[in-house]
Amino acid sequence: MRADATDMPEFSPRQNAVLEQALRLLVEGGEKALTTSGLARAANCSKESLYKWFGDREGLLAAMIAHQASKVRTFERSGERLTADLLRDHLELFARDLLEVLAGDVSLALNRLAIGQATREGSKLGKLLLEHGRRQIDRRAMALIDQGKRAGLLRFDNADAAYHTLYGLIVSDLHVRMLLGEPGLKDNARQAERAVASFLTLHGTQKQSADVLGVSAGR
Amino acid sequence: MRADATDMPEFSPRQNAVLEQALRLLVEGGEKALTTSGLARAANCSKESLYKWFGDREGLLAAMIAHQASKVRTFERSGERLTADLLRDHLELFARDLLEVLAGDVSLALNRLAIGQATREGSKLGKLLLEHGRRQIDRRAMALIDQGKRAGLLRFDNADAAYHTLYGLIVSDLHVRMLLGEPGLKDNARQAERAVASFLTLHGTQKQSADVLGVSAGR
DNA sequence: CCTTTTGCGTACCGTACGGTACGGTTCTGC
DNA sequence: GCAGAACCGTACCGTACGGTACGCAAAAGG
Repeated sequence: MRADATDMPEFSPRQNAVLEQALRLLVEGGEKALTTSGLARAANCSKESLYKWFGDREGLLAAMIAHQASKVRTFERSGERLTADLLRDHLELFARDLLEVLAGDVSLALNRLAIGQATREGSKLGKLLLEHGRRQIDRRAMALIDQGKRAGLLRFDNADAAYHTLYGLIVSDLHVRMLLGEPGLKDNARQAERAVASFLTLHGTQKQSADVLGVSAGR
Repeated sequence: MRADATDMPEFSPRQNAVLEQALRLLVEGGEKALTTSGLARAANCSKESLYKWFGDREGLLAAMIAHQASKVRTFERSGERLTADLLRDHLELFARDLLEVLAGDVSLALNRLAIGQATREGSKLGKLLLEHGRRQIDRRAMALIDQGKRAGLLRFDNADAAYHTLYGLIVSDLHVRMLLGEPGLKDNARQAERAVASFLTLHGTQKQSADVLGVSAGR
């Protein structure tokens, strides 16, 4: 879904280039590397222009989040008749995409930035990040499991709870670990398989083979 | 397990009081509120003493993590014969404790601090936080599910994978959301129940009633 | 062709930080 | 009771940040 040009200001190509440099600096050196002087130098623009375009530093950070979110568009692939195998495939694709997004350099850097700013009373940046970065992926997953339920392939009372279960099975504590600087998984696909298998065991309507779950061998 | 006095320096009462003030400042105002001058003022000590005791700012942060970890000791309650109900109770208690710890002000503030410092190449603080803060709780859970397996109440091939499943079911994306400034759960106990019920459905050897899972109603 | 706007580069300002130095005071060991 | 260490309060230093001001080049527009 394309953002409405009215409520969500898009930026000029020049400004987008500057925001791209800002993201690069942030990814490479963390928050302390993202200074107005440094950005002006890296992007070949003046500090005055930065303040004219983005207001202040927080405005710049918000613009960076909006810019990054505008790049990650998720396609709504709906309509086709769901089978059990198809549902599993789509769930695994979602899981792999989710893991890949969360492990991305820019995603990690922006999350670190927003978390570093946050306090007990909440954070403007945190809200922005959750809304812009998460809504897309949440919608995709919710649409998928809702479709699965309508097709009689999934059963649950609360779609939100079911989605959170799926999310937890996929991500576990991996996101926080990566935010803290640990390396990601060696094999996202395997983790995706295991998570979806578990999810289908919990909320699927058909018997699961469970061989990927590692519980069939008995020992 | 008490830390060995040789490799892990404990601090004097005076230093612990200073570290306590440092944690208070960090919790109340985030990283930017934790300045050497501010801490010296709040703790009625001199900046010179701070540098003498902790070396530099990073040393202070590390000391804060060690200090906080030394307060959260988990008791190893082992030995008793496990039944299915007892296992479920212990798992739910673990889940509630985990949620409570993660939602704690000090835990959130320290995680925000370490994450804010982290870069792509990793973070000294992040490593410290994972080792000190996580090892305790990990050991407790691993011991518990291992005991459950030996008692024939749980089945899994990989204890680590099973634990990560349990962790994901309990926490989902709640930790990151709280780190970003969102409020916690209204009812940790209910979440703990649901997570443990799911976990037992996946890895338990007995049929689960599943009424708390919200999948029995059929609709 | 001339004017107006836009934006670059640089210099500048106030502030606040991490870290150090020093004089005076309290605590400690003998 | 006294010498020495530990420590407090404060002043100080260099630096680097966010944000502003200005001079000048280049593009836009009529």
